[in-house]
Amino acid sequence: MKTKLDYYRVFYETACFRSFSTAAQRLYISQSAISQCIQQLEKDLGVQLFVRTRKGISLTNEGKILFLKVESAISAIEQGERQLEQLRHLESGELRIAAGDTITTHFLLKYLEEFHVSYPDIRIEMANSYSAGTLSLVKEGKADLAFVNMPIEDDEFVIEPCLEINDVFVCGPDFEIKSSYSWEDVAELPLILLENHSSSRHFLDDLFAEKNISLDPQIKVAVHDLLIRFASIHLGVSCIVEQFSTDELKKGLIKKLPLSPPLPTRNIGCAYLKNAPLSYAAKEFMELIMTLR
Amino acid sequence: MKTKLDYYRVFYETACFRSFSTAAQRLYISQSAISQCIQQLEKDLGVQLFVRTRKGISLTNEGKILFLKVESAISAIEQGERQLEQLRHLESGELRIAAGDTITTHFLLKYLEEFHVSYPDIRIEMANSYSAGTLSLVKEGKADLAFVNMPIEDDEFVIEPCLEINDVFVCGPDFEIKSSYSWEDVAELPLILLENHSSSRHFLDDLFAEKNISLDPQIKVAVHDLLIRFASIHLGVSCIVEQFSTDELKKGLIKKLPLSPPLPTRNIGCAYLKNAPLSYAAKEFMELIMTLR
DNA sequence: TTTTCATATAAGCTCTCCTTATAACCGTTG
DNA sequence: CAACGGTTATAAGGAGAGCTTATATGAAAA
Repeated sequence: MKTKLDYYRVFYETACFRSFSTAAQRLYISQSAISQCIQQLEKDLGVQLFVRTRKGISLTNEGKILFLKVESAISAIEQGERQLEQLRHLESGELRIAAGDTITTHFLLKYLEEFHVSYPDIRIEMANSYSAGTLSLVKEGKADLAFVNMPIEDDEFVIEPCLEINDVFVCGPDFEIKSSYSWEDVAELPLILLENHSSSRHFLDDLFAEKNISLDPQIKVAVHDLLIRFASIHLGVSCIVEQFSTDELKKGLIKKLPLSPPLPTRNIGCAYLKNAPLSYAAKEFMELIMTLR
Repeated sequence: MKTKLDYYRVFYETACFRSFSTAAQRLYISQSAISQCIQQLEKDLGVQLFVRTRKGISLTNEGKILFLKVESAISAIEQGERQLEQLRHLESGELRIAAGDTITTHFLLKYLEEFHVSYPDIRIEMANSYSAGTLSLVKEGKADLAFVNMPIEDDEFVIEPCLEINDVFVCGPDFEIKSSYSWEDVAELPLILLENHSSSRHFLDDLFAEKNISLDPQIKVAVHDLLIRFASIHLGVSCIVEQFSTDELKKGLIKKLPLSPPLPTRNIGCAYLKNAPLSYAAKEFMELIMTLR
């Protein structure tokens, strides 16, 4: 690079208008400044770029050759700036989310719909994985946000709670419910629980383990919805998330068991890397969740 | 354009080296300057471009998007500068010459050969035309240099004499030559001359017209070489350029008539536009002619 | 001629951008 | 643990690039 890039800006405008004075107006500087710029540029490149003639100026052959390149350079820069502008205004870009099935279905879905209506040009990418997996996806840069069951220990992440959830034990409509169940009572019932590797199951196991109770489910399933279905047809007693089952509870397809003391509340959290800044789309999506919830 | 182009230069180097301090060294400025530049750029664009982390820095997604564009912009500029450099060093470009057949054959040819040996990468373009036509070609920008018979009146051109030439009357070897010919004598001979529109013919006609002598050739030809051939086989007496016929004169294929007074010397000139600067190739070609002649 | 519209030049000032110096932060190492 | 060697950030002040204004110059138009 033999000269200041800014000179090329002046060169470009000047060449476009074939006039020093017009370019000066366009660039909001004096004609003298243009003249000096071009002289400097010509000196730096060792090439005469303009023919100064009575009526304005014109490009020399060398000037024409240079102009083609400068034109495409400036156009590239402008393209770049326009792309960033679009990103900022959410007119392009992508929202990449990592989350498990349950959270996606029962929590994210409505926000995703809302987001897509507001910003139809943002491509949405969903990556399904188990809790631990979602964080990995973010670490690897394959997702911007991960939605996970809290709490999670990882100081590379900021994790903001998005939704309080309550785990409850439920049974089918014909099940005869006692007035109250201790944790030990529940452990004796025929349980339908999630598979061992799910974080909800871990949470539950750990709670009961603290009281030296071990849970031995009769049925293990992989999907939250199946917990509800199986309970509702009296295959046993499920532990489900109350907020994800409001419909079924209201319709009486399943009934809550009065647990005493109830299971502690936990949170769904939104996790993102501490160090990397969030994409505009991701920021806006979090904003939307926090506002609408 | 939202920011100074020079900032992009800094951005580019910084992104290339993924380090403020390395870029600083590379650009021969302080690390602090880089830091400030990038901050200003980020502020101007309203976008974070780098993730500052313990070990150096890395591009954000926005930064990556921008980088692609800036890279191609800078590469375009560098290409342009390289092209100009090549032109300056005569490693590319073209030499466009307009001239008549005679001048080309008898005068330019040896210089063109020489030039092509010295600068094999310069494309040579020859445009053949009559004297007036050559100047038009230059005016229209279709040629850089025109070689013409002088004198010529046109104040748009600079015309530099390149070669003195002498017009002489010649006859075949068997022709009986008197000791001296007056202009009137010559006019009585059976003449072989160029066609009316050639500038050499004009020159001759005008000279004789000044002395109220009109020339009425028996034979008109279009090409200088034919003047020689026809004279040499005794079809008449030709008026030719001595410098273009040295071989034939030396070999005795034709003989000079002693004219008294002799025809005045004239010049072949090299013409180029006053206002437009000459291409490097054209400048060099003129230089070569002036040196070698 | 004079006027008008170009660009070029001169001189001086302003404000951008750089430098120096220092801070803050992190990881490594003695 | 403290010191060091490596980042980048910040503060403050100074240099000079690049601007402005004013004027010159030159060619065409009036």
